[in-house]
Amino acid sequence: MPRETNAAKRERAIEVCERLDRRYGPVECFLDHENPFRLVISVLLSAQTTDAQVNKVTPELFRRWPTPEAMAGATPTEIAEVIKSLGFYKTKAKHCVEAAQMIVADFGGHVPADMKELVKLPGVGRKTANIVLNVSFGIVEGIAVDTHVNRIAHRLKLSPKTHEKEPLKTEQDLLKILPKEYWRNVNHQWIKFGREICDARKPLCSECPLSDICPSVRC
DNA sequence: ATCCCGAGGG
DNA sequence: CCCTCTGGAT
Repeated sequence: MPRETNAAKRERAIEVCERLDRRYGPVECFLDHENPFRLVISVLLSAQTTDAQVNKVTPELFRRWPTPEAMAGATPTEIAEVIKSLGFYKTKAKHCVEAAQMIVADFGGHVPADMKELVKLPGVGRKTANIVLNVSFGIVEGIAVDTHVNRIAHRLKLSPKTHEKEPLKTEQDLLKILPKEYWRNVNHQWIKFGREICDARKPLCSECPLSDICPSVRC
């Protein structure tokens, strides 16, 4: 089998984006994004859990600590009690407090609209920063590659198998083959597709609108 | 058993 | 690359 050309990959990637865009249209953020601070905290909490689980705890979390200033004064222990139903709750509780403290101390109480500064916040990596930049500030300089986007990119063979466990490299692969106009919608539309059709354990290939162009289809 | 809108440290 | 952190849903 000759290796596929980048042009062929690009063509498939664009087709994926256009079909999913027609299917889902504009998709709103599933997490609390009332303001940038709440979005940072919500996305930080969403690691290895579902957005539904996050949405269960954030009302109480933001009722008790509504602002960076308030959360900067909380202890990790009291945050942990509120978010205990989420995975990694001890680490996340610490990150909430430390990120809030850094927002207050280093950024004047405002979440920075800048990739380099966002990833300085404890618990915030490129994936979270991409979401915040996109949703809160309308800045698109990357694609948030979470477990869904990663899985779909690899099933469609838009990223080499060697990058399957390295979402940062998967992101670079997608940025290379996809024209920038498509970046904005990838995360939310692909997540929706991933939950509805391209499920990790039981993909519904027989109902999939991409089955004719998917190298991994198993009808 | 496996996955869920990951990040940090080695 | 690896591992750890972690509970809930399926």
